[in-house]
Amino acid sequence: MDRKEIVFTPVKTTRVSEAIYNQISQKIIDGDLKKGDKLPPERTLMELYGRSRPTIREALRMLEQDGLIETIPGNKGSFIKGYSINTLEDHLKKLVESKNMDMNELFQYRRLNDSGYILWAAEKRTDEDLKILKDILDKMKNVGSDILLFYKYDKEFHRALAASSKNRFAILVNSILEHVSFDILEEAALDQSEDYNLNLCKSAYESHLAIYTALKDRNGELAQKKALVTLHHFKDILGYE
Amino acid sequence: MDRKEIVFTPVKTTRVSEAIYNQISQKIIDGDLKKGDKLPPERTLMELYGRSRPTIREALRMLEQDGLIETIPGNKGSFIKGYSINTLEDHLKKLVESKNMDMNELFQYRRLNDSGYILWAAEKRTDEDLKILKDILDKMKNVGSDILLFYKYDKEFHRALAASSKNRFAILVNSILEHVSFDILEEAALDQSEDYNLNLCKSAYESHLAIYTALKDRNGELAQKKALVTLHHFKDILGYE
DNA sequence: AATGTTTTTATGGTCTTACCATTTAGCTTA
DNA sequence: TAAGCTAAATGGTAAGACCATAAAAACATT
Repeated sequence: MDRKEIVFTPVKTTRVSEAIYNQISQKIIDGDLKKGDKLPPERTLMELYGRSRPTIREALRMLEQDGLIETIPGNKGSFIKGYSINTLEDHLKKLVESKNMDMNELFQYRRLNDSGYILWAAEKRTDEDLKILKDILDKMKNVGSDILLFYKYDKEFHRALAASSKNRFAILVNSILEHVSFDILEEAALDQSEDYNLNLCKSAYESHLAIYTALKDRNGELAQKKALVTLHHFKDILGYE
Repeated sequence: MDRKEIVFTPVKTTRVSEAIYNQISQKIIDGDLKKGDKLPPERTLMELYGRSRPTIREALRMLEQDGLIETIPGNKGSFIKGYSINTLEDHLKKLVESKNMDMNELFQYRRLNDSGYILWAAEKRTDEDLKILKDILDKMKNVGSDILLFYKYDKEFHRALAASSKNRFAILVNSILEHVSFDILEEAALDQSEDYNLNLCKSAYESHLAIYTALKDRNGELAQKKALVTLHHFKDILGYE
């Protein structure tokens, strides 16, 4: 009697919902599904995959948890959001919360990251980058003692700086650190007198302008120096280090 | 006729599954649920929350997607994994894949991060850190031309360096960059001749030793300089910049 | 015709019940 | 005692129903 060769095929352990999740997320990564696209309704997916609705929905929850899609009730559906760093930020934020991240570490790292992208920006900045920075500076100049508004522009400024560096890691890290530290800064700022805030905004503006000028001249080292001054302003508020 | 004051209460938009996810993930963050703990079976959770199984399961899939729990079929259950950066790494890896991250950007940023934690390590390193580094160096000395083994120790070395800095952001970023770049390095390394590899390992070892010595003397700037030499070795292999 | 109202429809959110698959544990039997 | 069988626990999936909401369509009113 013939005996076929025994082959020990690996057991398929994947949940159906996981397989569906994989397939759809791959389509998003590959660009087959673009931001704004609408997924078929759950009942249609049900038929397409030949699976039950709970299974389909578990896959959708996984995709949603990744920030890949957003599901809106009512007569809407599930829409592609595309890869965003928001979920990364959320994760890091939770990580920070759960581990009692020290503010000194945060500012120390922010200083490093700032130094990096500012140096690179001096080399890589385009005239258009310069224009964006200038526009933000103009708005920043007229905030008076409105420290919260100043922070808003400060965020914009640093985001634009990071973008000028053309290094996406720096951009990503900047975004994360900004997200993590903003709440804290905002809270601390409100404890200060208006006079103090007015002074802070004024001198911080000067520092930012100095960065801009150095960048214009493509003087990376000078820009770095000026950036460190900028951060000192914020540390003063918080009383760190 | 009396008319009660009309109050426009915000509609509750949260899905039940989302609320359950929030509650459980919070318990994990707070430490009420620790790594290794077992969640109640789905049917029990069903009763505890007074909700249906599909709803419970959607919440579990969300938790699992966050890397917070792991669900094992058979007569097992769902177990707490605790917060890990693995999910962060995975996300970033996908981000990199989907956006065609440039290797120059990666190495540029790695250089920045290395510079940072090495400088800080010179100040913050303990004698114990030093001992760990020395042990790795000893192993590294004897790899011969086994470039893959060398990479393994190189990874360990840099991880130990980052740890010595006591800055958890630097540690995190190091871990991420390492994860993202390792595959690429590994692949490129195998294309070289044994002679080339032998030489590389030897001179790279010297650089690492120099970093160690500088750290021992708490000479941060020197350590930074030596670290840049180290990275140049790797870039040579890949032919970047 | 323009506008406001009602109804229908599409779609997500949830529940119920049932059955299957796998693993562990306990029992049975040689 | 050891091997094998059975039962129980638990996750995985399915099918069908009903509700809630928002958009679209139909209708009514001015």
